[in-house]
Parts: sequence; C-alpha cells; structure tokens
Amino acid sequence: MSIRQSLLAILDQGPCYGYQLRTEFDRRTGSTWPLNVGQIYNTLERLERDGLVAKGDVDEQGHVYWRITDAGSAEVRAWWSAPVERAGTRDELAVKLALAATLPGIDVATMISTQRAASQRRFDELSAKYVAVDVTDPTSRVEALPLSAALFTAESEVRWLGHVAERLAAQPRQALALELDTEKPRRGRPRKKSA
Amino acid sequence: MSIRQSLLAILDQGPCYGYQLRTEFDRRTGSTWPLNVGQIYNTLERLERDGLVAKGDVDEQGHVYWRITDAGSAEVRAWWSAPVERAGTRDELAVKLALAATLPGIDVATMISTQRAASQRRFDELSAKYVAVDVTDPTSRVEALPLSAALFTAESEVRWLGHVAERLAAQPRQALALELDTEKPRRGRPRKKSA
DNA sequence: CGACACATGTAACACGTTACATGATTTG
DNA sequence: CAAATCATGTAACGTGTTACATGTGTCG
Repeated sequence: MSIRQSLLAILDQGPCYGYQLRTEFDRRTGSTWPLNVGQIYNTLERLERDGLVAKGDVDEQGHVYWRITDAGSAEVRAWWSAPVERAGTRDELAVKLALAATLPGIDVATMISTQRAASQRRFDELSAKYVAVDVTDPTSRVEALPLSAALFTAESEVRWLGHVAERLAAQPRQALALELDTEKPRRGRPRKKSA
Repeated sequence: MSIRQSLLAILDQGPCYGYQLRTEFDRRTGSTWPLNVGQIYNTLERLERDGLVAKGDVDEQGHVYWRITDAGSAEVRAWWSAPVERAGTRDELAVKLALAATLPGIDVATMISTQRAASQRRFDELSAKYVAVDVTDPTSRVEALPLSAALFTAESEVRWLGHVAERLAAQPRQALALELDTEKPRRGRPRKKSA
C-alpha cells in the first residue's frame, strides 16, 4: 500500500511520467528503498484502473505523462491527514518470538541473543552512518530521515529483546511452552461454558 | 513470509490438520494476529508445492493431517538460527514522512503531531493492557509477548517522531523541500560527471 | 561501434486476504 | 429444528517483486 500512496502523493504535485516518478521517489527517500522501474508502470495501471490517475499527454520527447484525478487527490489528502495504523500488523520478529517461547524444545534464550546481536550490529552500523550525515549536502540530508527511522527501530528492537530476555529468565524454564493440543475435539456445537 | 514459517514451525512439532494449525497459531500468539482459516489451506498447498510439507493420513474423524518433510524441517532450523532481517523493509510511516518532508506544500509539523498523538494513544492503550496481564493465567501470560512487542514499537515511534520534529524545527522552514525535477533530461548516455 | 542511461512496458509469480460453498455434528 | 462450532476447501483479488523485451539517443 505504500508504493501506491507514494506515487499518488508525488503525482499530486503535478503530472509526471513513469521513469520520473522513480527518480522522484528515489531522491526523496535517499535511495533507501530502491524501486524497480517496472513496478512504477504496474502501479500506475492499477491506479488508473481505480480511477485515481489518468494517462495524459505524451510530450515531444515521448514521455508519457500521468496526472492525478480528483478522486486521487482526495485519497492523498486523506493519507496526509490520517495517521498510519499499526494495529493488526504482523511483525515477523514478534510472531517468531511468540512461537519460540511457546513451542516446546526451542532454545529461546539462544534465539533471542542471536537476534539481539544482529539488531545491535545493525544499530551500530546505522548509528555510524547517521553521525556521518553531512547537513550541508542536500542528498545526505534527505538520507538522514529514513536512516533515523531504521535507527530508532533497531534500538527499540534491542531494548525489547533485552526486556523479553529478562522476563523469560525470571520464569521457570519453558514456563510458556505449550504442547500441541492432541485432544481431538468432537465436532459440533460445543457445550455451553459453565460460568 | 511470516505465516508460511509459522505453520512450518508448528508442523515441525508433529503432524497437524488444517483447522488445528489455526488453533495452535492462535493460542501461541495470544490471538493477536487473527488468521482466516482459509489462509491455512492456501498456505499448506503452497508449502506442499514447495516440498516442505506432505499431505498425510486422514484419521477416523476425517481430519486431514499434514506432516513436515526433511526439507521443511531444514527450513525451520534455518529460520530459528538466523536473525530476522530488517534491512530493505519499507516502513510506511518512514516513507510517508520522507515524502512529507521533501514534497513542497506539505505541512510536516502537523502531520507529525497528528501521528505522534495517535502513536501515543496506542502506546497508552497497550500500556494499560500490559500492566493488566495476569501472570497466573496461561492465556494472559502468552498475550504479554506480542503486547510488549507492540508496546515497544509504539514507544519508539513516539520517540522517533519527537526526534524528527525537533530536527525539523531546528531547520529553516521547508529546508528539505524539493521541487519536482521538471528539467527534462536528454535521453542517451549522460555526460561524464566533471569531478 | 559499444556501453550506458533513459524510457516504457509485459508477464509471471509470491504471499496475504477475503468471501463463499459445503457439510458434519452436537447442543438447546 | 436452529444455531453454533468444527472442518475442508476453492476462487478471486490485492500489492509487491522480478525478469525480460524493446527501443532511443548520446558519449567516448
């Protein structure tokens, strides 16, 4: 959903052709999340299908311009004014840890420390890059934003893993482990729970 | 990729039938990320296609059991031993903010404070739930893990937004804004950059 | 000429998501 | 019987991702 919205937001500034959209997206995100050019054309077609953009003129140089529709602009306005919702988003690490903690026979402690080391390493790398940002260079300045996002995420991950490790260590080994439920439930409507 | 791996990890404990996998996933994740039952059967077919699971016996009650293959087990082992990679992951909020900061005419400050308020609200809600966890209740205990993950994420988000707001406030208004590049580049090989 | 960047597109596929169809079984 | 749960599946669709085909124009 992120690419759709991004292209739409850029097109809301004025008509663009496909390749240009890639360029614009790239310079505005510090080339942090490279975008395959083909993806642009796919997405534009889908946006057109949904009535959010329209295929416009072709200029002397053969560039195919796309312009946003009113419906598209409305969607962009909605995007800017509404916060990004995180509820319900499956986070691979969280899922993985939840399973590691509840499946019998998994060495959670090792898993956590491995992950923690990786996250810490990532944090260190990002940290080094972040302090190296040159505020006098526009390109570098733009990179700072995505960089800081990743940095905060990594830091939080490290702290969360620390927190979890602590909590888990305080509990009897495998206190959370749940065997597979081999008891075969009868089919049919279950008995009313006795209050 | 998260569902695939999850089902595989559960199946690595022993054969399960489809509906059971849903149940197992649910209880192990505190029903935090509800899984449509249909998804299970889809995913199982795809796992079978990839040779990671095999359709096994049907028991007296008509349950269709699936078992993991050696290749599947190997994949599970690999999953447990390797850290979750975050590099290259597009984060909608980060992308959105990067665009908000670099597209002219967007009120970044408002966007940030709206988002910050939403994230803070979410943090507060999760916080309340987290302190209400009853460690004596197995179900509640399991919920704590996903809850804490979301909690740390929300907290980090709030802090990041604060950080960004601060940095942005310290700069001249719209210092990052980049106009659409309307200069039409000639096609063809570009001139060598003059060092 | 050859390499390379600019530029547009297509086709296929991955995973995740939902809606729907179907039926068995049991409780109230 | 009706409602609810257990249980299996199918079909369609959404976004994102990649590989590939194709062509233009310029620089060295």
